[in-house]
Amino acid sequence: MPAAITEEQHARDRRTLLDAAEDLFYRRGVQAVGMDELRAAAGLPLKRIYRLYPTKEALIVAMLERRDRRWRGSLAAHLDAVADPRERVLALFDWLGAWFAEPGFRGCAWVNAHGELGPSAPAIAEAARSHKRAFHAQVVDLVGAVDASAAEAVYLLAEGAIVVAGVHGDPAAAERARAGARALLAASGGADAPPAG
Amino acid sequence: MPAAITEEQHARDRRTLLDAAEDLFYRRGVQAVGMDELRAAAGLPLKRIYRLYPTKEALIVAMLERRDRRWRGSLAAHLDAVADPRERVLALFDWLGAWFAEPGFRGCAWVNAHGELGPSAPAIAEAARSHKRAFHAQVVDLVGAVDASAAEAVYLLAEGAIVVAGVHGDPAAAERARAGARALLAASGGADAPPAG
DNA sequence: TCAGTTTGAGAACGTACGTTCTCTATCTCT
DNA sequence: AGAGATAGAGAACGTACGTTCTCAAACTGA
Repeated sequence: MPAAITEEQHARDRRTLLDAAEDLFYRRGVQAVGMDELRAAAGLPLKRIYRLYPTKEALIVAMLERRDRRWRGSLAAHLDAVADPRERVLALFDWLGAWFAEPGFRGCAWVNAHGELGPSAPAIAEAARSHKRAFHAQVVDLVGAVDASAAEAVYLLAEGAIVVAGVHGDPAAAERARAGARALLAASGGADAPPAG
Repeated sequence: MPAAITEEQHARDRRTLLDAAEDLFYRRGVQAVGMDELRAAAGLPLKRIYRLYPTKEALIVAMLERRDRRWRGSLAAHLDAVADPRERVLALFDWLGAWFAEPGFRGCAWVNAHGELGPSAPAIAEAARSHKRAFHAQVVDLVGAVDASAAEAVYLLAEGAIVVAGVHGDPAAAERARAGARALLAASGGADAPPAG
């Protein structure tokens, strides 16, 4: 067996490849980036890429799934650091604001991919739904500790902020959503916070 | 001058073409539909299409602009029919719910196009921003008659509902957003409505 | 050292894109 | 009726796509 590719090499390649894929596909859209450009960016032979993922679509799904784990993990870590339940809900929007302010932020990768390909790429559409389900559950859990009746609205505020920030490149959408969430929690929850501002 | 194409013919062609473009591009995405498929769907010679719009991108922009006029006009008409300001705000979400329930609903056409093409199609990105600005102004105006401080949150609820309904194909997102808006208005406005439900 | 295997680089394949061009047929005006 | 211009249909053009294939080079085990 010559030049056998080790398991660690595979893992390293996957990382390199998904890093390049995430950057390129998020920045320019999925169909606008060809496999050859991806190969050049990843510095990997096309053959290895196709051994790791049999099709471009499979690669995109893997990229979205890894991004989902990272994205929600980062959010969870941020929220876990906040003790007070009400503050923890508001911290969601601080985290979103920091995301929006990242250079190259261009909205929700899953919404973008879903909107671009739609029903003609069912696996990608399912990855988008799965991500949204998981994020929804995260928010419901988060808000449930304060006022379960506000959970759906807070979730929709977060989704709305992501779209608006994405289209306008305006990180301040997070603050507006945060103010909305604050008002919602003040409305039906215990009133230990001012009603607005 | 033989077979001269009249101005009315031009207008008719534009309508036919943009109808086909709106259907195909919204359903399958912008890059997934070729000019030849569009030609076949519109039943127009390619030459005429390129006389009406010099490039595919210009055609897409024209399609988005016409859709924007129609979309916001329809919303305005629906809202104008509601006398009570508070009910008028809630009527926004009824209108959204009806839109979500339309067969083939697949989210916001502008967000989809923006997410697909991004900064590599500046004219389309600008059409998306322009639509969002106009919709935002419409909502601010609408909510301002009841409680201006709730306007931004109501707007974000609407945007959130559109995304969620688009990804999950779930028209009920409109009702959840409506409940959120109701709570927001009850919170800071005059309290002539129950606080939730 | 020598089979034998697998690698990497990129050519090749078949298809499809957006746009332009060709060419014939049709129409208008005199 | 005849001249002239323009229309329509679709072939042509250059490019780029996702995926597969070729083939010389490099490595392994004996």
